[in-house]
Amino acid sequence: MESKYVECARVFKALCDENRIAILEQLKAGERCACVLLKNLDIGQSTLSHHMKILCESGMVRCRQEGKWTYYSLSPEGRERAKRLLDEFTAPSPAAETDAAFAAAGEEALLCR
Amino acid sequence: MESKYVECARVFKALCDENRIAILEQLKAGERCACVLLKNLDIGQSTLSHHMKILCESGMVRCRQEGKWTYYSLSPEGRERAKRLLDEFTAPSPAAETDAAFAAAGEEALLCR
DNA sequence: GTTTCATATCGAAAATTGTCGATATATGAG
DNA sequence: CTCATATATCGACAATTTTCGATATGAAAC
Repeated sequence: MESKYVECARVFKALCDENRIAILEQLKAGERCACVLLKNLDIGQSTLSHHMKILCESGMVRCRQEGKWTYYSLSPEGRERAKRLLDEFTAPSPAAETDAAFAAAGEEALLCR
Repeated sequence: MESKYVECARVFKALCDENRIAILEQLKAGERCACVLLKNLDIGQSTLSHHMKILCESGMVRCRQEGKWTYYSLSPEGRERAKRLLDEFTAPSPAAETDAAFAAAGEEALLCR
């Protein structure tokens, strides 16, 4: 099984390039075809194609063929999954010690942990 | 002003390396010092230091000096900010056309947009 | 003081990612 | 069929990121 770290990294990698963020922002307004996305970006056509592949493989974007056009749109499921992953890896676990708990622990708090 | 894309990219870049995700996962259980984090990872000390710098500069992790140790912990504010950014760039805008709206639009839906 | 330990910083090498131009594929128009 | 258009793929190169080992810093122990 593929590591869950790899899966998580793939999702967030999709969100960590400035051009891809600009693409997502365009898609917020609704479905767009590649040629329209391209007009609003300062990159070549093959580069856009590369970014769209990454966005789709991460699950953040869906694509749909129609004749010679490819239409892209935000994936609500992908967005929910990204949120879940964000929680999964950054929400303190219920059992996590609080600062207060450590303060109360006295010397214990000085141990390297 | 720094581009909002740059800021957004910096936050998600923090989350797109497998070692950094493993570090965040350790921090879920509570504050940890670098030497403890290091024991559970398969990387060198200087590499860990590099990753911690990225995590801190992204705002996802806080650090605190105590004698010769550095303690790291998850930043609740950083987590909230990441969630907000995720929403900001992936939540469909209220005005976004729905699939249904397009279907109703008939031929209009065939235009390249 | 010197030594030891924890961490940060530096510089270089390795790995990954982003970019481009050229070309391939596939659809529709004429 | 031929041509034009939209997009994908390929190979090369550039830029960025990850990694390491060596060294620097700084705090506590001796």
